[in-house]
Amino acid sequence: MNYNFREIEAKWHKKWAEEGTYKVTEDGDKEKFYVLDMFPYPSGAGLHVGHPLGYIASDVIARYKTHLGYNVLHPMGYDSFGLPAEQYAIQTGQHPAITTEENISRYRQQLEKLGFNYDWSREVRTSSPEYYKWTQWIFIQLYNSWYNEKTNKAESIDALVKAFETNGSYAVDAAIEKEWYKTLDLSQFAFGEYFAGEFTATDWEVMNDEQRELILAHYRLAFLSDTWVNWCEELGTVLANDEIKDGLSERGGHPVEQRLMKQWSLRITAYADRLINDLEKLDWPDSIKEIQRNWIGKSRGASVSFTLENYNDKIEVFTTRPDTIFGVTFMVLAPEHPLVAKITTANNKDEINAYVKQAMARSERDRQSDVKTVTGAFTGAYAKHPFSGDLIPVWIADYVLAGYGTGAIMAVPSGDQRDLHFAGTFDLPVVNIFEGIELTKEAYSEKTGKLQNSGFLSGMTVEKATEEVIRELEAKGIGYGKTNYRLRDAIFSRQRYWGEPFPVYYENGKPKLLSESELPLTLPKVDKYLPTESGEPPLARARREDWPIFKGDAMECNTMPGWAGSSWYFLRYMDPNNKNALVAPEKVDYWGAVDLYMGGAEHATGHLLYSRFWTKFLSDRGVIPFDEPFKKMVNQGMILGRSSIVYRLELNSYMIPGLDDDPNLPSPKSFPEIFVTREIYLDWEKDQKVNEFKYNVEHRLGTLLHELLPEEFQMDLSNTFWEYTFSALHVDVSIVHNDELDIPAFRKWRIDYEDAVFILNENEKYKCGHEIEKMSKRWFNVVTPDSLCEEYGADTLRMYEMFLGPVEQSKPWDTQGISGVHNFLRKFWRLFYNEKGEFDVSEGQASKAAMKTLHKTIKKITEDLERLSWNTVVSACMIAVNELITEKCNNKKVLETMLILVSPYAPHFAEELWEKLGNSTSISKAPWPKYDEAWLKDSEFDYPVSFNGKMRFKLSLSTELSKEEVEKAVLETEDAAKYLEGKSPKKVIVVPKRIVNIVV
RNA sequence: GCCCGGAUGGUGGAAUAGGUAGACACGCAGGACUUAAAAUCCUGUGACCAUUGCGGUCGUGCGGGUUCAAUUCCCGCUCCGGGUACCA
Repeated sequence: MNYNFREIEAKWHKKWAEEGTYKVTEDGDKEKFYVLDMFPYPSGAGLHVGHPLGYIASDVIARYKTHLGYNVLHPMGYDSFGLPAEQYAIQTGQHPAITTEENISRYRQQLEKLGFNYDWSREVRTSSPEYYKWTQWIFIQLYNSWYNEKTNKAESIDALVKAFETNGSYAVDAAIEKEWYKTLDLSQFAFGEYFAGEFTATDWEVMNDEQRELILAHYRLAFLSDTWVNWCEELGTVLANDEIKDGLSERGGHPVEQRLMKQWSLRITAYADRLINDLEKLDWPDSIKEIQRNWIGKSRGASVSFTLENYNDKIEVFTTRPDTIFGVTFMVLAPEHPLVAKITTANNKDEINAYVKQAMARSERDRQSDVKTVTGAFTGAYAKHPFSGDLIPVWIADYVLAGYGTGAIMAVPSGDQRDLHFAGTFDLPVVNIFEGIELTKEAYSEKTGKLQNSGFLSGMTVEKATEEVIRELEAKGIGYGKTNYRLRDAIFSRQRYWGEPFPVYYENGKPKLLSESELPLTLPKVDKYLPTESGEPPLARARREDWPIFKGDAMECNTMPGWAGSSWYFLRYMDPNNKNALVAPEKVDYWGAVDLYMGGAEHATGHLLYSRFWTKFLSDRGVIPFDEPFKKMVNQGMILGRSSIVYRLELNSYMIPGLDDDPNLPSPKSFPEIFVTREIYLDWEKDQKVNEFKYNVEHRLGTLLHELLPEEFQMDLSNTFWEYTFSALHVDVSIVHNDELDIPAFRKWRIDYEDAVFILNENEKYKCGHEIEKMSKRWFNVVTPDSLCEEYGADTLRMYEMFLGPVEQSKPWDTQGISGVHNFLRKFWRLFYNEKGEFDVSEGQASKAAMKTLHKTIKKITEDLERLSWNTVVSACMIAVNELITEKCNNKKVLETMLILVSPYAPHFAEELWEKLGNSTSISKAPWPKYDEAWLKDSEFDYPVSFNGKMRFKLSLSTELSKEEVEKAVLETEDAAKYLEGKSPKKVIVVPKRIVNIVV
């Protein structure tokens, strides 16, 4: 009987579902193992063969761990809020929930075909109200929390209120904007304009609730503020920094500009330090850790205040090189800096205004692409150097970013290339503060050497001077040591429809939160999924009665970003249907953090950072018992498409001597499309074998002309002159087999190709070229798992994807190669059958050779799975089967054990034969075999014998021999004598059971 | 520019502790079976030289080094991929 994969796979899908084979429950007797796949967004395009790569790898590990006796949680669900469904809704008016539902069911079907051991009863989707109820709940917790710098934890707002009641703000050390009180409307408060952020318990006591709330709002981890945001006009929404690439939106590539808008933000910056430090405990790829480190961008330095001449205001700057302070010869403010308007002198007003206007008009992208040109303008104001007292001019320039540090810098042209460049352009002075360094065009930014021209810092090293100057700044009260982060607070509002509504309403313009019992706040009905005429988000279209709950004067009309739901989904899988809690404590205690996370590296600065942030927050607030979500992570590489190319001949003109001017000659445009085989194209491209290819082509063109030309022109065509080139076009890979074009299918593919003419190779075949590029509809190179399951079966596909190479590497897809794996399964299958096609296995003891093969394979596969080397396991299986065929082994015990070994890769195949062997329980529950060293012991070892490191011959010797005995045995051979050529060896190295090397 | 990865036959890749480079597959070539094709099976397949046989030389991006021995360790480059980019 043949290996009928279609029947087998359908049978087991049904059986597994009916019997609930992969259902998991919390089982305290077993050790848990949590394997997680990166949350897919169910796109309309469905899956191509690249998508399941990580899912297969994790499924193999999940199954392997189950065999080892672990209780394995391996769930799947969907990140189902998002832009594409909404864009589709805008175009068609169809509710995004409908599209989403369709896409999910398509995904589910595709995934089910592959035979994953997901516990589907735990499936979650972020867009279902039962799920986003808890996303909203987490938002409420964030809103009701502040970050205590003393305990280095998020704590409840109630605790903060208690602290204020006892000691006012004095004993509180919170993560909060440095000058938060400046944005406070002080007219509402009793303490008047002297208020500098600190208040007493009495102050607090006399405040009314509204006043208190105004203050508390600045402490909350979820807060409303006017922020410079990345506004994308085309998408009608703001974008987070990680949603922008090269100044354009990641989705769609639309331009992005800076805008000041009132937005909900999350205080991720409070966690910056922990997010960096805890990377050390994670077993993640170094590259991802490095990307996160750079993204958070921790830098140490000092904050320094410069007093302004003639104004009370100060300019505060952040610098990583406070030691270079004596090199400051000017200061630069960002054009958006609040002091610019105030300090600009009358004489400079016009120039400054013009510059600010121009800088604001430039998009982020323009600014970036034009780094070389230095622009700026002088404000006319001067600051005072804190040590020398010298007056230093204050400039504005757009190379200083409003959003980083304080939006102002102290410029040290001798130590910073940009500052030197600026000084050069505007003819500003340069003081060389580095001993023994020649300043020419390059600033000196190394941290070695000694300082000069630096007052009390002269003669010191960078390290010493940094220490000294910070001490001095702190003593004078004009600065302090400071750590700065590149990471910004996370903007949490999106002007979209298809996302989680905020559990927020407004009363007198002040935000109020719904109570937990009112959750979930579901999405209201709207007439269109577009912004309103006045530019408000789509939710503003909902009328009062469209909202399930309407409170206050207005509901919040923004929705949460895509990463809200995906930041905590791994928790919900533990307890997907819990109505009373995000996850029950006993369940989260049992399952704990994810042990193995498979996913792409593209989420390094988005999802992976936000998940870590939320996990830390939930841990701080006692909701979960761990503070890192994913202990170990493996990034799967991309599977690239292998596009097929056909070569079209572009006939520009031709000329028949004597007839060339006749207007009745058919023009090249009336010719059918002409395609040449790859060989001819390559000849043309390389300009080789010119004659041969020319003959091929022009002979063919001549024939064509014969067919097309009216009788009266049928004269001597042999002297026709042709002018042509070729163009390479993509062709659908489904009509190309083994690089050979299926011509009838090609003619049907496009209407214009119906009458196409083909110039073939010497074997009368049309060979296509190929190109490795991203798998995409656009290149007609998409290969779907569905078509491969149909042709070869899921088990073959699973094994082949693993066989391609290390999962973390990107590699091209080659459908050809799949036959090797398919063949392997068929050979394996045949081991269970005799020549007559009857199922036939033998009982009793297997041969020594078969036992050796088996135990060697158990050892190899176990070790490879432990080090997550998925691809080499497949090779090991192939080697084993090849050996068992040679050994003519049909021993039941051996084959049964072999089935367990392949079952993580080919579960349907293994189940079927396992059942045929008489087992009644699923193979997925069978214990993993252990290898027995006794079968692996060799009495002989085939020593490779090298002379000067070059292997010359092999010699089989007993493994019992000592080094000396091996040496003696080798030197006694005729072969050795031959290579020694009568000389005596200088040295003989013997590594037992490895190698013999003779130095001559 | 800066940071991080990578480079092995025609192709995907293997070599886990410095110890036989190219396992296992694909592809290709030849053969068997067949009226024929498909399927299957067998043989060969890094390059070059030799070929009647034995065999020999080179070879893991390039150049050097350490070592009895280097795809593996060290130094200096080249190219490719990813991240980031006026971050003070």
